Amino acid sequence: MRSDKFAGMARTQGSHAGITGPKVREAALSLFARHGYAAVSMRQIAGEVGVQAGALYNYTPDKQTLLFELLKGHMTDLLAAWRGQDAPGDPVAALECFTRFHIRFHSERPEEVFISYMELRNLDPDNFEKIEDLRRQYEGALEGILRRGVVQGAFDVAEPKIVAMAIIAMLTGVNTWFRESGRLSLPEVEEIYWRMVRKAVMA
Amino acid sequence: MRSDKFAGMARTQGSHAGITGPKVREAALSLFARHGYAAVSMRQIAGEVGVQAGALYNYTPDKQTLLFELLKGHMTDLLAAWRGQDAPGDPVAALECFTRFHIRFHSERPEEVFISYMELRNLDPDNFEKIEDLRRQYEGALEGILRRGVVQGAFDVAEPKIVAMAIIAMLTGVNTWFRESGRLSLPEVEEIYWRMVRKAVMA
DNA sequence: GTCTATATTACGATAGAC
DNA sequence: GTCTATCGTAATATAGAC
Repeated sequence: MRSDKFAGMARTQGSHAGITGPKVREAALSLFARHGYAAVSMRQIAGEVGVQAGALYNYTPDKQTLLFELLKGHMTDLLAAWRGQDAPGDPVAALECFTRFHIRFHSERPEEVFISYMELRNLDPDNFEKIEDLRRQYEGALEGILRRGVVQGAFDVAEPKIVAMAIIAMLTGVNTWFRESGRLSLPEVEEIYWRMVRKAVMA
Repeated sequence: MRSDKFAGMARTQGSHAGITGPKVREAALSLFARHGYAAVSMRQIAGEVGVQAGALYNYTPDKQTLLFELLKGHMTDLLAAWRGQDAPGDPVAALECFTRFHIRFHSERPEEVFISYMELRNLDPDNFEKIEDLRRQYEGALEGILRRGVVQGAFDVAEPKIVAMAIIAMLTGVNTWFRESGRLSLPEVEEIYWRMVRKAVMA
């Protein structure tokens, strides 16, 4: 049991355990997405949070770990969310489920998606391998759906791994142009892409 | 008339007009692609070329212009190459031509493609607008093919602009996994993707 | 937990000799 | 055209006071 619920309690001046930590991650996410990991300084992140640069090191051992934790968090959230979908057993229904899920999940997290693409090369080799492993698991989920559809005769796909990568590249591309305030609603976008995906793989 | 053809002529020691310039662009391209614009220093570029950092400023007014020239060169090459294709009038044949051209052209220039994606946000606003304009012209070429196919009844595409972006995202994704030394040849890859594109848009 | 101050290193760009 | 040397600035990370 924590006692944080006593929000009015007196605190040591300038102490904000449990508040600053999330703010650091949010500020880093936003700044990395806008300007790129290498172009953002610890001082800029601290400025956004409202502390001095030295204080950040209470929340991360270094800048590299901050980036890695953001990417790892995004990929584990993605995998957990997909596994929570209880996709249908029928391959066509499962493919529709995956298509709509991918567009929806990614459109809700544009900054995480952006840095998960762009900042891979700024990860240390060890960290890179861990993120790549998570990414491959997600790709494997779509590949599995395609393979089952081929076995059952619903899909005509000679190279399920490559087609899975092609579909994911197409769907993730939504993030480059979609805006909440635009002409099309998200369900309409889902419909356009699901139509293309379905036609592209159906037997 | 230049007299550069007298290749054996004595030169001032350490002077390499016409040689260092291209080497600077090649080194910058390679380093920007591997580590990112912001993470690469002028000293690193100079080291790769084999000169001191100060000498680079004989070939570019600053680092930003070096990036911009690389991206502009890539986009104008791309547009010129597409216009040189003399695409067929028939929309289906033109779409096949575009699909194969895009895969081939991009697979031959992985570093240029990579930085043209990743370093857009490191361009000054003015430079960004110029590159975006070129990119939109290329997208417009595909959109035009789709629109003609719809008019003629060959394609069933409700949103030609969005479908054009989706197709380009899918095709450019080839660069993330294709290797010359891999299991599939480039013509085989073209075939897999053309099959998907064709099925996705045909009426 | 945050601050100030600082150690150490590196950056982009320029000046002037050759 | 390239070099050496340098200006002015800013980077990551740490130390110690409060």
